[in-house]
Amino acid sequence: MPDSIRVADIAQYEGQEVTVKGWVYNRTHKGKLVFLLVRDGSGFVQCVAFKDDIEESMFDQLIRLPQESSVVITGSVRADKRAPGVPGGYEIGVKQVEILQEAGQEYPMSLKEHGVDFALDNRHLWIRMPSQWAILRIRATVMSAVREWLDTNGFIAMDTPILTPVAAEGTTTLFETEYFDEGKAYLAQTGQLYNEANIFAFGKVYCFGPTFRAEKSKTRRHLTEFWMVEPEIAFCDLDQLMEIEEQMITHIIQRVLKDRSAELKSLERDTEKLQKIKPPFPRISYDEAVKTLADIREKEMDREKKELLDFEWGMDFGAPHETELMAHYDQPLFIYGYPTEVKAFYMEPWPDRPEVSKSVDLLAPEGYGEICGGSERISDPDLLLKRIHEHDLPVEAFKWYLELRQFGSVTHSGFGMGVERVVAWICGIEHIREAIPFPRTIKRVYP
RNA sequence: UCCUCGCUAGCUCAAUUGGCAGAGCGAGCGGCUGUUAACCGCUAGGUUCUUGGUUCAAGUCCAAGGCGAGGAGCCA
Repeated sequence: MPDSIRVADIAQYEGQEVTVKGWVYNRTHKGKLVFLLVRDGSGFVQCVAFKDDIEESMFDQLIRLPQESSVVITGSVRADKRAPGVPGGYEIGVKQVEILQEAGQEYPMSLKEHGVDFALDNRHLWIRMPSQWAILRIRATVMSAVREWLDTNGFIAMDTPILTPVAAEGTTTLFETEYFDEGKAYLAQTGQLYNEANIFAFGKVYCFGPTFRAEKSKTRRHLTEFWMVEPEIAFCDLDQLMEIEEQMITHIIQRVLKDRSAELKSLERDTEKLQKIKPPFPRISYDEAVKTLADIREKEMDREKKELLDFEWGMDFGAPHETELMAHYDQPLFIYGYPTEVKAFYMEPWPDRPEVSKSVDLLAPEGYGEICGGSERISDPDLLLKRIHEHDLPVEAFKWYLELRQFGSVTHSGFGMGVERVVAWICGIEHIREAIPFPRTIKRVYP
């Protein structure tokens, strides 16, 4: 028997005496009884102390014990439908409390609502709150599910460098740093090019780590530092890529539903919408999406909204377009075959339609937008060189990348999935800054 | 870079046409045997983001600046 139990496992200990080590999340007292809501990292449990059951001096201490004090509580577990908490439904009848530290009285994160700025300034404390705790536990499960699915489906984890000499898509949106006598280095915005080298050694690979974008994007869907998993597969075309994406996403959803139902419930997430997610996901071409948008726009009576939906073939979709398109789907939606011009230089052109690329975005339902972006890569060395010239990229820096196409070039594809966007969708939260422990945005590098 | 909005007690917010600076939570004290962000009573708590201007009078109107949020563009 361990010296203490985890709150998450409390149901196993009904009727037994247990010890819990944790922190006082909330305290309320009612004359001769006091309720302590205690969190231990694995969950939240209500502890009830009656004045007659414990020493009087201890009871007097408990009724004024500040929020966040660290405690070791011993008592007996009983089922009680009234007991709040995560998972909830059980409480501890307190027999003994050891106060490790009485917290200071100036704890800033009171239980009432807080503004965005204040909450973010106190992110180091905010993560203790049930909502943030639940989101970040789900994030951990999402990341675990990603690795689990890839590892059991023949993918090899192959880490790509974070310090890189050149950008895959130009250097304007990269964080720059001095690199000894070698000139500038940049924080990676993707591991894709290195992944492409890796597939010729390992077949199916993925990298999974932080990526950095110095874009001045100030929206609820953007961070300057975010986590991305990027699978890359040899002998794989665009159709096969979409199958991989939908299988992986479905596995993630299933894992979270199975292992984090208490957290989803505490976030009041409508899990029925998640339970519905099943492959195959609907697939439409960019051309079809443009046509659908035109129809929607035609029927729209509101002039302002109509203007917002203005669109011509060749443009990339904005947020209003994505929202309108997704209004008709309760599954994630693949949109494939974007115009070559709006996409990156390395994408394979559509056979007999060079103005279209073999690219695909995956849009999440409920307005969460693009969660995956991928494509079939150019396998012809001459075409790739031509594209590098057209995009004014430094050929010398891409020498090794071009060589990949000279020694056993094959059809290959890959995609990137933004972890925080997926977590935000699964949790049903407004902003992706809550989907990472310490968010980095254009206006914030503290704490 | 552009557009829109905001800044008042530790926190979340109110303050009518320009006319005495307010509430809830949090903190302190007291009460209560089933609370769920408990409740009830009392107490303390203010450079209204900054600077300048208009006015008998500015939280409120004007100008400049600062900080933040949402969105556009760009993207996962």
